[in-house]
Amino acid sequence: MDRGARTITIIDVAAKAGVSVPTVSRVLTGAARVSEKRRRLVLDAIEELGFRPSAAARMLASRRTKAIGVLAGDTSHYGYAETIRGIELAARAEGHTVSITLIESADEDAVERSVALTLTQALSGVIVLKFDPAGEAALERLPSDLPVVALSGVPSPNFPQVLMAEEEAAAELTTRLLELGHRTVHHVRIPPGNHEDGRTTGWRRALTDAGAPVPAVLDATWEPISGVRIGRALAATPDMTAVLCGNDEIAMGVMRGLGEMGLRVPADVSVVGFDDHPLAQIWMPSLTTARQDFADLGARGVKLLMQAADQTEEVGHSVAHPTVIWRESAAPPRVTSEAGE
Amino acid sequence: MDRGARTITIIDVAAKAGVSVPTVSRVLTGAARVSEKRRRLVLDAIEELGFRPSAAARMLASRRTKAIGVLAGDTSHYGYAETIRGIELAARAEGHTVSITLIESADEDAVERSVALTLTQALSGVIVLKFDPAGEAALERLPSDLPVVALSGVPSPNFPQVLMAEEEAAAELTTRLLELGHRTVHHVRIPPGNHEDGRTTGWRRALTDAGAPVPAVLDATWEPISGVRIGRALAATPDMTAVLCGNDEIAMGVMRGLGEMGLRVPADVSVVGFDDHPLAQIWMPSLTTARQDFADLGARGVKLLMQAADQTEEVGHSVAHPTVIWRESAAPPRVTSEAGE
DNA sequence: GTGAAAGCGCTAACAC
DNA sequence: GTGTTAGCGCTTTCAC
Repeated sequence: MDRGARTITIIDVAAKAGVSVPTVSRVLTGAARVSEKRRRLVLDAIEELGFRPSAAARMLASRRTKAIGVLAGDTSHYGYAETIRGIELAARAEGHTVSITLIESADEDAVERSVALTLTQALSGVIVLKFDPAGEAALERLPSDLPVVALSGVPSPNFPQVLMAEEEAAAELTTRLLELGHRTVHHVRIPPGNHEDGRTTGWRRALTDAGAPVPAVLDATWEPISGVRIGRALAATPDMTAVLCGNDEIAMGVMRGLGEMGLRVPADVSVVGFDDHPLAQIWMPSLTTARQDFADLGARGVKLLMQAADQTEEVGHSVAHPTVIWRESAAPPRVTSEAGE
Repeated sequence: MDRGARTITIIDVAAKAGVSVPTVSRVLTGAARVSEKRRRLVLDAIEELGFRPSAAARMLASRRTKAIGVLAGDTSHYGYAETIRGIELAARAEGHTVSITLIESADEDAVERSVALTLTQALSGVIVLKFDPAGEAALERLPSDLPVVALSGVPSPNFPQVLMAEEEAAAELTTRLLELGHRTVHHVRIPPGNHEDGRTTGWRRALTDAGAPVPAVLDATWEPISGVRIGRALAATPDMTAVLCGNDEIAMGVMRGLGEMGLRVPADVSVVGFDDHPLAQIWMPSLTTARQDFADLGARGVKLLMQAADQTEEVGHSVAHPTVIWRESAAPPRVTSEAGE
């Protein structure tokens, strides 16, 4: 791109300003005081020359980096995108840039390729969105000499992490549904990783604690359309009056599936989701859900990463708590069941 | 982070493999052939030492970079996130990393800060999501010696760009609504930039061409909730039977607003959106819209940027065409209007 | 093919 | 405060 037009370097600036190279460096970094007179001279020279310091040279000489990497199994769906936004916001506030690598699947090759690409960069650390199997796999392949933080709904013993307390929120949602008079609550699960997700665990625990029957878990994909199929199937299930879905998008799919079979929400069936997707309150009926502050999650991740990168000390964990939001999609069952207290 | 534990360099690898430093470099870059024997030696040494070459040193010495920057006024909403995903996918296929900077507003300071941060990095080029005023402002602040590509619905004369042909799609949507028998079509617009967006232009043109009255444009924000308010207001508008919304999320908001006032879609009012949001086909009723392939948009942007960075030649433009998808939310008006042809 | 020598554009000691 | 001297860890000539 600069055929002929040689790049402007710090040497050119020093020459133009009539000072030494380190002096220019000093006004650039602010590492040492420079007399106001020379400072102006340097600034003017930079301005006139349109000089931009070489990031590569700065990193090499200073051995410091201001970039954080993000590894994620998805970047476009709501929770992921919003988490990444939170990371970017917090990182930028610290003067760090954010470099994103998508992991296309949990397949060994795919994970390896994405991790390898991430590692080609000069990074001060990496945040892994451990929301899915791809993220889990990536976390294990990262070298141990690099600061790493995991963002996850499931504990990761070996890494600093921000834990999303999904289990308790799922339990709360389930319990309140039971208290409303539902005999049990069905669960449509998002794709699981190596461990059962907190949403499923919390749901099962709440059911068991209440002595309610535990229906078989139904598996959705990340695509809302998978919820539609499941909703249609659920409509044919006897005694089905309440459904807890792994996320709001699946819940919307399930509602559509139920609707296609002539069932109404919440009159015939209560449906609750998870995350508080921006469209959850717009949906008709508006969706009862457990709000997750993904942007905050990302910001916490950055904070943890900065700690991990700065100090030699052990880095703490951080826990984010979802908030249950009650909306139109959940109500008492229409027909009072014979099993009262 | 390496207190005491000195970083492993190419010198260590060369020593361990019993070859010279340039030879290690050659197997790293593949720039020149190395005998199979030494090649193995080097690879083994790299493996055993866990050596990762310094990105900073490589960039500095080679004067080449494999990173592209993305500047966007939003990163979390569907069209943006999906475009960024497309950029990442295409960039990764070329061995490039992707660094994202959010521009929080079109405010001069905010734009300046984001652009400046982007420019601190060693980038081979920048892709600007020129979907909004923030993106437009950023585009103008980028230095001219850096390869830049704009992704936009409005032509940017001075930059290589991928143009989204929104105008024709909006016109098609509007025309088909008129053909269905609607007397006119109302328009709820997404936040405009310096120029009128193609969606609004296409809508107006179609109306004018058909001799239909042109109602006042209604302004939404990017938040779907703003559509709800507008939907409620529209419900009180006489003779209102069709609405074209600037995007699907606004359309969903408008549908909710109409619904709250007792109007049904499409029986009382037809509502169409733009983009084909993943939930558009799940919504009840499913949403008629103009599908935009944002991932492809991002991929095209990368392709253009590679051209701009590689060659001294003039870089071509690229045009992406939305596809109209007819779904349940649009239908003929219930009451045949008195004004026929 | 392979090694020696010379930088890439900065920052970090170190004197003054 | 400011300049001088050394690198940072690689890639790139250039000989051989």
